[in-house]
Amino acid sequence: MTRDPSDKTRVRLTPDARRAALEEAACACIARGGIRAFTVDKVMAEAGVSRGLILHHFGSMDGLLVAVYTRMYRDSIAALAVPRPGLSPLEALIEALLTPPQFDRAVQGIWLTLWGEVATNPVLTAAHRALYGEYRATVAAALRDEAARNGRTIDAEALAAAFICLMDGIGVQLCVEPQLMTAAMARAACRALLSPHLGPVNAAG
Amino acid sequence: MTRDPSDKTRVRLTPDARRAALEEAACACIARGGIRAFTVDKVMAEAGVSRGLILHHFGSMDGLLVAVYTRMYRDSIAALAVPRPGLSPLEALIEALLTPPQFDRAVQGIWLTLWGEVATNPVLTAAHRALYGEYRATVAAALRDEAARNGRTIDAEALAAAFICLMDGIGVQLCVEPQLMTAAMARAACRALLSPHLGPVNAAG
DNA sequence: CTCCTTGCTGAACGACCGTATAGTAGCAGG
DNA sequence: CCTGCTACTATACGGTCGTTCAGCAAGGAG
Repeated sequence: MTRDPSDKTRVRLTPDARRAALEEAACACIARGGIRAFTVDKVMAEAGVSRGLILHHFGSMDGLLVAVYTRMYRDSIAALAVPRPGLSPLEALIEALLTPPQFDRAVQGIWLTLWGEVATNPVLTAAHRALYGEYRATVAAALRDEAARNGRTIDAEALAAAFICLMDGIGVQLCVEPQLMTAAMARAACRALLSPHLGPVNAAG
Repeated sequence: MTRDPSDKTRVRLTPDARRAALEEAACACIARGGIRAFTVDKVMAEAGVSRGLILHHFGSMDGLLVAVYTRMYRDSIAALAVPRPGLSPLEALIEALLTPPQFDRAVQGIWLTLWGEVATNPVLTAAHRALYGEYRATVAAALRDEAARNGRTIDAEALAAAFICLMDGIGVQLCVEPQLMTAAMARAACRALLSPHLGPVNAAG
């Protein structure tokens, strides 16, 4: 991932490829040291490029941060919608959330950092507004589908909100108490929240 | 809170009073701009003191951050244990979590920032280790008490972990989607998680 | 081959970062 | 009054921050 700093040969990539590489390098920096490690110097060293390149492609560090946030959301929502054999859409969604790469301390640490920025950085707040509804809709749709399968009637929006809270909290715990928050404990918590509304949910894999 | 910068008269406080004032100023800065606003210049301006004073009392910025984290934990745990007339200890704990000053976007934003630092800053990780067990124990004790009142048998430690996850996630949501996360929605989520294990829990105030 | 677009470099800028330190002033004990 | 202690101020330091910009080089078009 990181190039030898003494290697002066230039590698010319397409804008999309270079942007992706810089976003990945930024994620690595954020995972390692939080938002205070999201600096021009550190990202450039991680990606093995020169100072100027970051702002050439993203205009500013805020621009790169928005790109990182968008990338995380896009990857995450796509992973949640992948069908799994033998599992309902909701079960597949839960399974995706509770196994790698989603259920991973580094990835959840990036989310934790980004949420903190969403709360205080207006540029990221604006980006969040545009992305968040899609995530809620994906979860709510899976819950509605599961309720229909089980012949139940639910307030899918409200349950989706509660479920998202629980998953966010599990992510926080995975960051601050990694040895306590096991996947098994997370599954049990999901079951405790959803079963009363949906009937027994197979969240055991 | 902030003194007039042109006021050159010195105000001499006891070390405890000055430390408390600096911790409060630091909280205000963190609430406003996250960990990137936790700087010597900003805290000193917020508190209306000179640069040197912060390091005179706390040794370093990490020292002040640990003091802020400790203060937040102490205040929070104390608030959760306050008895309320007509409510069981668990109900009082939930009520404290879902009403101001705990259920407040600024306060939860400080927590969100501190969790991010716990995940990446070794100094804060060490402080967290020493404090977190007490919080878990407080919640578990309230759950055990409620189960005994209702004649139920529960795994209090596991349920406490799930409950703490949910409350943490509610805090995150309050920060990133303040208009969606109402106290009523939070109460409903708590009820959904706890009632299957404890019987009907009065989390409606 | 030449030309031209553009991905990319690296030096430079002022601002701000955390920390160290010499000196000032408030206040208690005599 | 004087003296000692220490809360407190103010300045200075080297390092890092985000951003700007003039120029270099890679690769397709002609």
